[in-house]
Amino acid sequence: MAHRARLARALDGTRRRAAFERGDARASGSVVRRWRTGATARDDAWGGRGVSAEALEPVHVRGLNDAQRAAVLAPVGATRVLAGPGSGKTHVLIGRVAHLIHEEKTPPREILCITFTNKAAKELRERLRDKIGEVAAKEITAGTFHSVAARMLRRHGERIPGIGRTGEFTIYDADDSKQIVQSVLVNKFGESKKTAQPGPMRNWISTAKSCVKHSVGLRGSQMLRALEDAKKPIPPMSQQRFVELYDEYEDGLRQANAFDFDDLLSATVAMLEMCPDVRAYYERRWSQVLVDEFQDTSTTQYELIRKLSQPQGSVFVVGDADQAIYGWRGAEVANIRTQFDQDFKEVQTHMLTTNYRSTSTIVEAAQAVIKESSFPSPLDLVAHTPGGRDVAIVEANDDREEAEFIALEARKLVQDSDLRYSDVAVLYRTNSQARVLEEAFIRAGVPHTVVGDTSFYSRKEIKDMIAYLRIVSNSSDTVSLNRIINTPTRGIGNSTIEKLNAWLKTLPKKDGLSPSIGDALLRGAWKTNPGEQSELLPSADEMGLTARARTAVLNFVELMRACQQTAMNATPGELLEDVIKRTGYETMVLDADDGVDRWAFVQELINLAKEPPRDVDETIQDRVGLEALGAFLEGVSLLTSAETDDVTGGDKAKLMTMHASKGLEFDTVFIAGVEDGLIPFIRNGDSDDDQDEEVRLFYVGITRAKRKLMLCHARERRRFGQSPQAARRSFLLDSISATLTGTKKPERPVTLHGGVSARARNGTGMLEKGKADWSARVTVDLPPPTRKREGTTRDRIVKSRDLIKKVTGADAVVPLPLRKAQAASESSSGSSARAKPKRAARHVKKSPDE
DNA sequence: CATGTCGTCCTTTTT
DNA sequence: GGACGACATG
Ligand SMILES: Nc1ncnc2c1ncn2[C@@H]1O[C@H](COP(=O)(O)OP(=O)(O)OP(=O)(O)O)[C@@H](O)[C@H]1O
Repeated sequence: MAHRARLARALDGTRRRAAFERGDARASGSVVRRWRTGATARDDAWGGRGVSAEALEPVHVRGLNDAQRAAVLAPVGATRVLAGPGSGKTHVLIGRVAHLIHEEKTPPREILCITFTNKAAKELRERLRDKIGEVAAKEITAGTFHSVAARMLRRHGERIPGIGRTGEFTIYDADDSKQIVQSVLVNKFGESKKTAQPGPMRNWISTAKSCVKHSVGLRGSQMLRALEDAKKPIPPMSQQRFVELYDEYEDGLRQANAFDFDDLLSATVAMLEMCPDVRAYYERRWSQVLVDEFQDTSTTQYELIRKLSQPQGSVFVVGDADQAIYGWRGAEVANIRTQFDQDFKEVQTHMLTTNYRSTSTIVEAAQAVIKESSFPSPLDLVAHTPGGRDVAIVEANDDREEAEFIALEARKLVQDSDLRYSDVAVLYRTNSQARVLEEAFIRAGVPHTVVGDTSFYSRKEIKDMIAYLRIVSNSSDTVSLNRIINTPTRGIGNSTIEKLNAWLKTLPKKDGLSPSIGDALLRGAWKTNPGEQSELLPSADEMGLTARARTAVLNFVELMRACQQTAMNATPGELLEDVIKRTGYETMVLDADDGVDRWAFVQELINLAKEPPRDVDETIQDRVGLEALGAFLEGVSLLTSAETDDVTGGDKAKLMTMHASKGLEFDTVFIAGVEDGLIPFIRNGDSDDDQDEEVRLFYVGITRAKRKLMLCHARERRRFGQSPQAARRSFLLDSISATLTGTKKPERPVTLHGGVSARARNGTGMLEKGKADWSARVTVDLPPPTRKREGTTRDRIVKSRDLIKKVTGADAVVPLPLRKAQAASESSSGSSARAKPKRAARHVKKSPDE
């Protein structure tokens, strides 16, 4: 398999090289000249080396060009590789690891490789297998910043002075954090539930945490200052609130034995700083550190790398400032531009400028876009492959027709060529665009998956199940406990919960904090004299409850205790089944409106939780018990959007945001919604920096395409079920057509009829070689827009249910629509992704630890 | 205490 | 058009 892939690649390379040497470009003269000039200057590797010389080369530099080779072979120390899109940084990273192992004799287990997604880590490991062998590939540590940090914290985090967390800590995502913020605003500051705005506050907290080296021990006022220093100030009227909130928020997390996402990094940095023995351990543990996508590292992440690379300062970072697209969540382009140079000794910089991925036409289009940013990097990208008419700009009447066009075009493309569906990607700016697109793909019967669709894990029933597991693993987890203490309903209503909270405040404090509700109920934190008090709960009087309420609470406590017992030697999946059995959750779900479908999602989770952790790396992970449970939960928490890719495999077109497309490549790429205000995205408070980032994002999107690129826009677009709004094509398209029409055919609008009527229902085929036009207008006949019906979906279903009851006299089960699942099963294609609940992504592979 | 219905908010990108 | 809170009813 791997052999065949390599062979194919080699053949492909040969073909391209031959084409290059013959100069038989399909492109017109100026493009070829440009391409040849660049290529001859930079690609001596191909021309200068004979086959025999190549064959003698060590495996880790075979097939690399001079610049790539130089980077791979760079002396151990601080190395920075500035790599344009498609310039082969993945190859370089892999080559570097192999080089370190083979030539520098670095033990594999001393190598730490930070990737942007856990999926990328897994792929890296797989590709390394060929070069350094199965065992060595397993011994390398590879994962995201967050995964690696979480692993470090689980092992050694307890040692951080005053951290107040145990190794069983829960990882809070943005939603969980928002719950904490909300409860502080409402319960501590007396804001009304309606007016409280936990969202912005949580964002500021997150931004603040990622712009300091670490936040452990810092107070709200210091975080406020950090935001100002980082030139990311928050509105004056919110500052006071922020300062108060921050400290309470931190207390809330500590009380719940939880870290938020930013804490994972922050606490790890603090750990290395404050615990010399831990630092010494990790300095020895990893002697070589490699970081992919370095342009998107935050201050905290940078600091983590700095500390881990001590004492040798052996770091290999790869990135491209032009592809920096995560400034909004604290990434600092300066890290790759200037900071690295300043902080590390004798930095060697290598530049990779030959783009092997895309045709010259696509590269030109990309360059036309990036030159619109204020600080394009000095990299002058040169395409290795000559291009033809590979880029098209297509205007549709509205977003539905745009989607229909893309779906039909994709289908025709695959039918008429040897491309597979998985060679096609549709990129967009916002997740909300996915819906129309997916509907069109379903109608057209085109198999597809929406990458980065986290809806499975945001389903109520899935969150509930996860909450139960989290409490078993970490009973202090307040957010989870509040979520399920009365789900399914068990007689613990709001007033009881309020009374319980009041009771908590009367209990003895620990480290200045009252016990969390879980500590009190499940870990006996109310006991003044644990040895002599064997009851599960104090008397109703002491708790301030009625006898009846106390009984309800006691039942819950006994339930959770029993689950904790089960957990000791059950897989997470078996534990879930036990939870369901004891809680009656199945009945609850099945009784609900769309019960059958929802129950299927729960089943899916159980299956996921039963799977043994794959790629057990060097850590032998028990399949049962609390450690396995913790591993499962951590995997779920640290899922990246890339991992939500459909793991059932199969040949499917990919729909995703441009953000999610980073680092990927596809033969044919559609970008949907290239309109002013959407790409680049504009919101009212945007700075020039924000706009620059939008330009770079489009650049990233464009450079995903290998052979064909279609930039689509609509004349009007519907936003949130509002009435359609007029849309204009993005000015970035003007830059592209200005560049491309210089050497190509002038713009000439063409109206194409796709159509969904029985005969005409097909794509235009305009992507086939030579037919792509620079600019075209399409009209697609659509099925009548979903019939105007009375009332909301829910109303209609309720009505139909009543009707059935009247006629048949029986209760009818008419499931409420599960948007995606049902849409898929309704489509007759059967080839589409989700006739049954979407197969959720597997949990993350564990990276090796000690 | 549980459940159903109505109104109001938000909607960029994600580890 | 969906998620969640407020409010009314059993
Ligand atoms: N020396 C080479 N010769 C031929 N093809 C190459 C060479 N180096 C890389 N490639 C090909 O170029 C394509 C892009 O490589 P890769 O995915 O590593 O790009 P990248 O630098 O990570 O790009 P990006 O920054 O856009 O993610 C791949 O298909 C790869 O096989």
